[in-house]
Amino acid sequence: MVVYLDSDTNLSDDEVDRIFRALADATRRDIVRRTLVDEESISDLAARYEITFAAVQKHITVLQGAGLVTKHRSGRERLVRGNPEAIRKARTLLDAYERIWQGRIEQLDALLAEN
Amino acid sequence: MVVYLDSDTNLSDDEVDRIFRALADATRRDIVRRTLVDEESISDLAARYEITFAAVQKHITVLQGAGLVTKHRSGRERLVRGNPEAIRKARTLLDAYERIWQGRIEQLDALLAEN
DNA sequence: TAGATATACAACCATTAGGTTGCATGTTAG
DNA sequence: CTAACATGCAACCTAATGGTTGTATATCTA
Repeated sequence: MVVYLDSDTNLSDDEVDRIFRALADATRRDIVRRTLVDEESISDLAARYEITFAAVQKHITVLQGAGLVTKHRSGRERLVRGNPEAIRKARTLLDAYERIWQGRIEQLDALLAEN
Repeated sequence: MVVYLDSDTNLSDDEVDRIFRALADATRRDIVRRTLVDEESISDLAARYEITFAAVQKHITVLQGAGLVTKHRSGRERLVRGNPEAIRKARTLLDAYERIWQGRIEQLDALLAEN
Protein backbone atom coordinates (compact mmCIF):
# COMPACT_ATOMS: atom_id res chain seq x y z
CA MET A 1 0.00 0.00 0.00
CA VAL A 2 1.11 3.56 -0.68
CA VAL A 3 -0.31 6.43 1.33
CA TYR A 4 -0.80 9.83 -0.27
CA LEU A 5 -0.76 12.35 2.53
CA ASP A 6 -0.59 15.52 0.50
CA SER A 7 0.63 16.74 -2.85
CA ASP A 8 4.30 16.26 -2.03
CA THR A 9 4.26 13.35 0.39
CA ASN A 10 3.63 9.74 -0.53
CA LEU A 11 4.96 6.94 1.55
CA SER A 12 5.39 3.25 0.89
CA ASP A 13 4.61 0.75 3.63
CA ASP A 14 8.29 -0.12 3.82
CA GLU A 15 9.35 3.45 4.33
CA VAL A 16 6.79 4.00 7.07
CA ASP A 17 7.76 0.67 8.68
CA ARG A 18 11.38 1.77 8.81
CA ILE A 19 10.61 5.21 10.26
CA PHE A 20 8.39 3.92 13.07
CA ARG A 21 10.66 0.94 13.71
CA ALA A 22 13.62 3.30 14.06
CA LEU A 23 11.68 5.49 16.50
CA ALA A 24 10.67 2.49 18.63
CA ASP A 25 13.88 2.58 20.66
CA ALA A 26 14.72 5.10 23.38
CA THR A 27 18.43 5.31 22.54
CA ARG A 28 17.63 5.99 18.90
CA ARG A 29 15.07 8.64 19.80
CA ASP A 30 17.68 10.27 22.00
CA ILE A 31 20.17 10.30 19.14
CA VAL A 32 17.59 11.89 16.86
CA ARG A 33 16.76 14.50 19.46
CA ARG A 34 20.38 15.43 20.10
CA THR A 35 21.37 15.59 16.46
CA LEU A 36 18.41 17.81 15.70
CA VAL A 37 19.77 20.29 18.21
CA ASP A 38 23.31 20.11 16.86
CA GLU A 39 25.30 17.63 14.81
CA GLU A 40 27.50 15.24 16.76
CA SER A 41 30.20 12.75 15.90
CA ILE A 42 29.61 9.05 16.42
CA SER A 43 32.17 8.99 19.23
CA ASP A 44 30.45 11.89 20.98
CA LEU A 45 27.17 10.03 20.78
CA ALA A 46 28.68 6.68 21.80
CA ALA A 47 30.17 8.28 24.93
CA ARG A 48 26.67 9.15 26.16
CA TYR A 49 25.31 5.63 26.40
CA GLU A 50 26.35 2.54 28.29
CA ILE A 51 26.40 0.30 25.27
CA THR A 52 29.43 -0.26 23.06
CA PHE A 53 30.57 1.97 20.23
CA ALA A 54 29.57 -0.72 17.72
CA ALA A 55 26.05 -0.88 19.12
CA VAL A 56 25.67 2.89 18.76
CA GLN A 57 26.99 2.59 15.23
CA LYS A 58 24.25 0.07 14.49
CA HIS A 59 21.58 2.35 15.90
CA ILE A 60 22.82 5.14 13.66
CA THR A 61 22.70 2.81 10.65
CA VAL A 62 19.07 2.03 11.44
CA LEU A 63 18.26 5.74 11.77
CA GLN A 64 20.03 6.48 8.51
CA GLY A 65 18.12 3.69 6.76
CA ALA A 66 14.91 5.35 7.88
CA GLY A 67 16.11 8.76 6.70
CA LEU A 68 15.97 10.13 10.24
CA VAL A 69 19.62 11.17 10.26
CA THR A 70 22.34 11.80 7.72
CA LYS A 71 26.10 11.45 8.10
CA HIS A 72 28.87 13.47 6.56
CA ARG A 73 32.58 13.27 6.92
CA SER A 74 34.66 15.88 8.70
CA GLY A 75 38.29 14.81 8.85
CA ARG A 76 38.44 11.48 10.60
CA GLU A 77 35.06 11.99 12.19
CA ARG A 78 31.58 11.36 10.84
CA LEU A 79 29.09 13.97 11.93
CA VAL A 80 25.51 12.86 12.41
CA ARG A 81 22.69 15.28 11.76
CA GLY A 82 18.98 14.79 12.46
CA ASN A 83 16.69 15.08 9.44
CA PRO A 84 13.37 16.76 10.24
CA GLU A 85 11.88 15.69 6.92
CA ALA A 86 11.46 12.04 7.95
CA ILE A 87 9.95 13.13 11.24
CA ARG A 88 7.49 15.31 9.42
CA LYS A 89 6.43 12.33 7.29
CA ALA A 90 5.64 10.24 10.34
CA ARG A 91 3.87 13.11 12.05
CA THR A 92 1.79 13.82 8.95
CA LEU A 93 0.67 10.19 8.84
CA LEU A 94 -0.44 10.36 12.47
CA ASP A 95 -2.25 13.61 11.68
CA ALA A 96 -4.14 11.74 8.97
CA TYR A 97 -5.21 9.08 11.47
CA GLU A 98 -6.40 11.72 13.88
CA ARG A 99 -8.44 13.30 11.10
CA ILE A 100 -10.03 9.95 10.29
CA TRP A 101 -11.17 9.68 13.85
CA GLN A 102 -12.34 13.27 13.87
CA GLY A 103 -14.39 12.44 10.76
CA ARG A 104 -16.09 9.59 12.58
CA ILE A 105 -17.03 11.85 15.43
CA GLU A 106 -18.49 14.41 13.07
CA GLN A 107 -20.55 11.73 11.33
CA LEU A 108 -21.91 10.61 14.67
CA ASP A 109 -22.77 14.19 15.52
CA ALA A 110 -24.56 14.61 12.20
CA LEU A 111 -26.49 11.41 12.82
CA LEU A 112 -27.57 12.62 16.22
CA ALA A 113 -28.59 15.99 14.80
CA GLU A 114 -30.78 14.24 12.22
CA ASN A 115 -32.77 12.30 14.80
CA MET B 1 13.71 8.74 30.66
CA VAL B 2 10.30 10.31 30.93
CA VAL B 3 9.22 12.98 28.48
CA TYR B 4 6.91 15.78 29.55
CA LEU B 5 5.18 17.01 26.43
CA ASP B 6 2.56 19.23 27.99
CA SER B 7 0.66 19.58 31.22
CA ASP B 8 -1.39 16.41 30.72
CA THR B 9 0.97 14.22 28.71
CA ASN B 10 4.03 12.46 30.09
CA LEU B 11 5.34 9.36 28.49
CA SER B 12 7.74 6.69 29.68
CA ASP B 13 10.29 5.27 27.27
CA ASP B 14 8.52 1.92 27.40
CA GLU B 15 5.19 3.40 26.48
CA VAL B 16 6.62 5.29 23.53
CA ASP B 17 8.57 2.19 22.46
CA ARG B 18 5.37 0.17 22.40
CA ILE B 19 3.41 2.77 20.45
CA PHE B 20 6.01 3.20 17.72
CA ARG B 21 6.77 -0.52 17.64
CA ALA B 22 3.08 -1.24 17.16
CA LEU B 23 2.86 1.29 14.34
CA ALA B 24 5.89 -0.19 12.55
CA ASP B 25 3.82 -2.81 10.74
CA ALA B 26 1.56 -2.17 7.77
CA THR B 27 -1.11 -4.67 8.81
CA ARG B 28 -1.32 -3.14 12.25
CA ARG B 29 -1.53 0.38 10.83
CA ASP B 30 -4.36 -0.81 8.61
CA ILE B 31 -6.19 -2.25 11.60
CA VAL B 32 -5.81 1.03 13.47
CA ARG B 33 -7.05 3.00 10.49
CA ARG B 34 -10.11 0.81 9.96
CA THR B 35 -11.07 0.68 13.61
CA LEU B 36 -10.80 4.45 13.88
CA VAL B 37 -13.43 4.71 11.15
CA ASP B 38 -15.72 2.14 12.74
CA GLU B 39 -15.31 -0.67 15.23
CA GLU B 40 -14.89 -4.15 13.76
CA SER B 41 -14.89 -7.67 15.12
CA ILE B 42 -11.69 -9.70 15.07
CA SER B 43 -13.21 -12.03 12.46
CA ASP B 44 -14.11 -9.09 10.22
CA LEU B 45 -10.55 -7.85 10.45
CA ALA B 46 -9.01 -11.30 10.00
CA ALA B 47 -11.00 -11.79 6.78
CA ARG B 48 -9.26 -8.79 5.21
CA TYR B 49 -5.71 -10.12 5.40
CA GLU B 50 -4.02 -13.19 4.01
CA ILE B 51 -2.55 -14.26 7.31
CA THR B 52 -4.27 -16.56 9.78
CA PHE B 53 -6.86 -15.57 12.34
CA ALA B 54 -4.35 -16.25 15.12
CA ALA B 55 -1.80 -13.93 13.53
CA VAL B 56 -4.37 -11.13 13.35
CA GLN B 57 -5.24 -11.82 16.96
CA LYS B 58 -1.57 -11.34 17.87
CA HIS B 59 -1.41 -8.05 15.99
CA ILE B 60 -4.45 -6.84 17.91
CA THR B 61 -2.81 -7.86 21.18
CA VAL B 62 0.24 -5.76 20.27
CA LEU B 63 -1.97 -2.79 19.40
CA GLN B 64 -3.89 -3.18 22.62
CA GLY B 65 -0.64 -3.34 24.61
CA ALA B 66 0.31 0.01 23.07
CA GLY B 67 -3.10 1.48 23.85
CA LEU B 68 -3.81 2.00 20.16
CA VAL B 69 -7.01 -0.05 20.24
CA THR B 70 -9.44 -1.30 22.84
CA LYS B 71 -11.63 -4.40 22.76
CA HIS B 72 -15.09 -4.94 24.19
CA ARG B 73 -17.37 -7.91 24.10
CA SER B 74 -20.59 -7.98 22.14
CA GLY B 75 -22.17 -11.42 22.43
CA ARG B 76 -19.72 -13.94 21.11
CA GLU B 77 -17.77 -11.29 19.24
CA ARG B 78 -15.06 -8.91 20.42
CA LEU B 79 -15.29 -5.50 18.84
CA VAL B 80 -12.05 -3.62 18.26
CA ARG B 81 -12.02 0.14 18.40
CA GLY B 82 -9.16 2.49 17.51
CA ASN B 83 -8.03 4.81 20.31
CA PRO B 84 -7.00 8.25 19.07
CA GLU B 85 -5.41 9.13 22.41
CA ALA B 86 -2.35 6.91 21.87
CA ILE B 87 -1.96 8.30 18.37
CA ARG B 88 -2.06 11.80 19.73
CA LYS B 89 0.71 10.96 22.19
CA ALA B 90 3.01 9.78 19.42
CA ARG B 91 2.15 12.75 17.25
CA THR B 92 2.79 15.19 20.08
CA LEU B 93 6.25 13.69 20.60
CA LEU B 94 7.08 14.15 16.92
CA ASP B 95 5.77 17.71 17.15
CA ALA B 96 8.26 18.29 19.95
CA TYR B 97 11.11 17.02 17.78
CA GLU B 98 10.06 19.30 14.96
CA ARG B 99 10.06 22.22 17.35
CA ILE B 100 13.57 21.35 18.52
CA TRP B 101 14.75 21.53 14.95
CA GLN B 102 12.83 24.73 14.36
CA GLY B 103 14.60 26.16 17.39
CA ARG B 104 17.98 25.33 15.92
CA ILE B 105 17.08 27.10 12.69
CA GLU B 106 15.99 30.19 14.56
CA GLN B 107 19.24 30.26 16.52
CA LEU B 108 21.20 30.06 13.29
CA ASP B 109 19.11 32.89 11.87
CA ALA B 110 19.77 34.99 14.96
CA LEU B 111 23.48 34.30 14.68
CA LEU B 112 23.48 35.40 11.06
CA ALA B 113 21.51 38.52 11.88
CA GLU B 114 24.11 39.45 14.51
CA ASN B 115 27.04 39.33 12.10
C1' DT C 1 -29.23 -30.08 22.50
C1' DA C 2 -25.96 -30.25 18.35
C1' DG C 3 -23.50 -27.94 15.33
C1' DA C 4 -21.61 -23.76 13.71
C1' DT C 5 -19.30 -19.55 14.81
C1' DA C 6 -16.00 -16.42 17.46
C1' DT C 7 -12.38 -16.15 20.27
C1' DA C 8 -8.39 -17.52 23.29
C1' DC C 9 -4.16 -19.55 23.87
C1' DA C 10 -0.16 -22.77 23.86
C1' DA C 11 3.63 -24.81 21.36
C1' DC C 12 6.54 -24.54 17.79
C1' DC C 13 9.58 -22.49 13.97
C1' DA C 14 12.32 -19.12 11.10
C1' DT C 15 13.89 -14.57 10.89
C1' DT C 16 15.21 -10.21 12.72
C1' DA C 17 17.10 -7.14 16.29
C1' DG C 18 20.20 -5.63 19.54
C1' DG C 19 23.96 -6.57 21.76
C1' DT C 20 28.93 -8.27 22.10
C1' DT C 21 34.16 -8.88 20.64
C1' DG C 22 37.75 -8.64 17.41
C1' DC C 23 40.07 -6.89 13.52
C1' DA C 24 40.95 -3.73 9.50
C1' DT C 25 41.37 0.82 7.69
C1' DG C 26 41.72 5.81 7.37
C1' DT C 27 43.26 10.22 9.62
C1' DT C 28 45.58 13.27 12.72
C1' DA C 29 49.15 14.73 16.06
C1' DG C 30 53.69 14.46 17.85
C1' DC D 1 56.91 7.74 10.76
C1' DT D 2 54.44 6.02 14.58
C1' DA D 3 51.05 6.06 17.87
C1' DA D 4 46.57 7.29 19.02
C1' DC D 5 42.03 8.09 17.58
C1' DA D 6 37.57 7.47 14.78
C1' DT D 7 35.21 4.56 12.15
C1' DG D 8 33.64 0.33 9.55
C1' DC D 9 32.47 -4.24 9.52
C1' DA D 10 32.17 -9.32 10.20
C1' DA D 11 31.06 -13.15 13.22
C1' DC D 12 28.68 -14.58 16.87
C1' DC D 13 24.95 -14.99 20.69
C1' DT D 14 20.34 -14.39 22.77
C1' DA D 15 15.84 -12.73 22.91
C1' DA D 16 11.90 -10.97 20.61
C1' DT D 17 8.81 -10.98 16.54
C1' DG D 18 5.62 -12.73 13.32
C1' DG D 19 4.00 -16.42 11.52
C1' DT D 20 2.01 -21.30 11.77
C1' DT D 21 -1.09 -25.38 13.64
C1' DG D 22 -3.80 -27.44 17.03
C1' DT D 23 -6.90 -27.47 20.86
C1' DA D 24 -10.17 -25.56 24.23
C1' DT D 25 -14.06 -22.69 25.51
C1' DA D 26 -18.01 -19.71 25.08
C1' DT D 27 -22.08 -18.24 22.51
C1' DC D 28 -25.59 -18.44 19.04
C1' DT D 29 -29.05 -20.72 16.09
C1' DA D 30 -31.79 -24.29 14.15
